[in-house]
Amino acid sequence: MVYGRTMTKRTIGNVARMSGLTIRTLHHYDDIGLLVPSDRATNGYRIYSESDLERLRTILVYRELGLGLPEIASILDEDADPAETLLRERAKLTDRIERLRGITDMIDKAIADQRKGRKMSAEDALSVFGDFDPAEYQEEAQERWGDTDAYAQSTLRTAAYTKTDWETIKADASQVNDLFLSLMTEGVPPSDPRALEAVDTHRTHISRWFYECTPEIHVGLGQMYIADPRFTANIDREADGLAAYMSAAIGARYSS
Amino acid sequence: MVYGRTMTKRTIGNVARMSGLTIRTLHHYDDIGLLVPSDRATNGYRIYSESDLERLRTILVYRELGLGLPEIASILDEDADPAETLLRERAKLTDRIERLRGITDMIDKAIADQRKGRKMSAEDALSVFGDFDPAEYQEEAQERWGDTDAYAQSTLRTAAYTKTDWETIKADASQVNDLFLSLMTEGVPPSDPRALEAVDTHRTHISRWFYECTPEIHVGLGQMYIADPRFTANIDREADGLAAYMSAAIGARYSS
DNA sequence: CCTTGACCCTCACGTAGCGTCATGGTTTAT
DNA sequence: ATAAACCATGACGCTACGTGAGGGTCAAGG
Repeated sequence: MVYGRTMTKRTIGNVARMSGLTIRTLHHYDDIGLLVPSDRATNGYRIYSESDLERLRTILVYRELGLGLPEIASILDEDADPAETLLRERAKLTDRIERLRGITDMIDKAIADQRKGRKMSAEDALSVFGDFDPAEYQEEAQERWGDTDAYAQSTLRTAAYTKTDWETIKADASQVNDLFLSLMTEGVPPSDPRALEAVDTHRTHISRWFYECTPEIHVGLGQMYIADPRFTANIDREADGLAAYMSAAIGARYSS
Repeated sequence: MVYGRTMTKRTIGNVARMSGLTIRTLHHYDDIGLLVPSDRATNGYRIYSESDLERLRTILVYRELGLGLPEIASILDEDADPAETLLRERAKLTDRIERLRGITDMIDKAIADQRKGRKMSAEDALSVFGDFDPAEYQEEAQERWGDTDAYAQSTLRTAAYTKTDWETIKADASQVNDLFLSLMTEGVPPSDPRALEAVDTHRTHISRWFYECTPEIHVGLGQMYIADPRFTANIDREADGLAAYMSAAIGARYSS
């Protein structure tokens, strides 16, 4: 067998070894039509030409970038714009990174909780929240929501929060509140896009720290902001009418 | 049907709604034995007790943390240590985050290449450094700095860097360079506080990726930027005179 | 009594990207 | 001639369910 520079026909095992893939992978690419060898020997063996290899190299690059095989196929067949596809993929990846980061944070907390067995005491929480006691709020919450998933999540998560966590949460929360506050003082109506965006920020905040706040739950929360004097008072401490404003914005956000 | 506080038996739809899951999911958990309802009605309906719900809540928390169902099962059946499992999971996640970060960088580069009209080739993907070969650079570095502490650190660290690491480093480096570049093109003098701040960023970058860059070393490096044509050429590839500008800024930063 | 609608059940196929046999033909070296 | 490589085509397995198909159960209404 001549192994010279003119050798342009390679068998599948040959290709597999030089590309670091397995034969099964090449079989698969053949099956789905992503890389169909341009020739077959009389005995049925797959024969890969030089241009097949080029195509394979391109496939590998895009695969490395995280694209799915169908997407790669549509790029190679020029049915799709590479840049656009890559941009979409990039967006998905950054989302995943964010989510994973959040998850690792939660795992850190869960581990710390597990190890130390130390739970956030009501005292610690109080020192951060001032006169608004989240523990007390939780009792009420349990009555209202019973043993819903949201409540369970909230309990489990908040149990793992340390004092500094609460400080972070509080800072985070007041940022969200300030967002609403500035909008309100500017006279922006609650139905304004900016206010609706703030609603989303608010929901994200809750989901991040307490429980997965679904739109339904969020609506209920918004109603409670004006129905429950404890909530109203706590929010209006920052500015009169803020609770009503937030509630209105939340209502507007989800009114189809 | 009484919907009071004593209701301890729930049907599958009931459970599904309050947990935000689908019925199929609960069927699945039953199938794989992760959550087998403790009772069945005479008609075959699944009956979930209160303790079933507790188990479900725990499942959901661990699922939220990214664990697989088999792992969750082994934790719940106390065949595995939760903390250990979580730690392993966390390690996997950080790995994935690192890889994803590298991939997004590659995508950025691929998109940039695409925009410039260049085609994605395997070569491009593999050699992010273009014609500046860090290995070659290191040989020279050893001659110059011999066995200094800085050089040892650099070797040790860079030896451990993966391809994606280098990509991150390059992206990071070009950010720093762009900082200097924009200042230079704006006509900001090297002695301007903004330029001095950029010098600190630069030093941090080096300390972060290569070795602890003391002010002394930094000064030496700055001098080399104009003394060594290889450095000069590599930097000035971005813009003519950038090496000189950076060198001047570094000099200004440490002139007491 | 029959229908309607809201529940519930059990299969069982489909997903992405191959890994991993199972079973068998072809070629080359000994 | 036989073993060692190499090739082929199925076909099932893996996650965590989604999505029907096809069919019981149960209460309310006509």
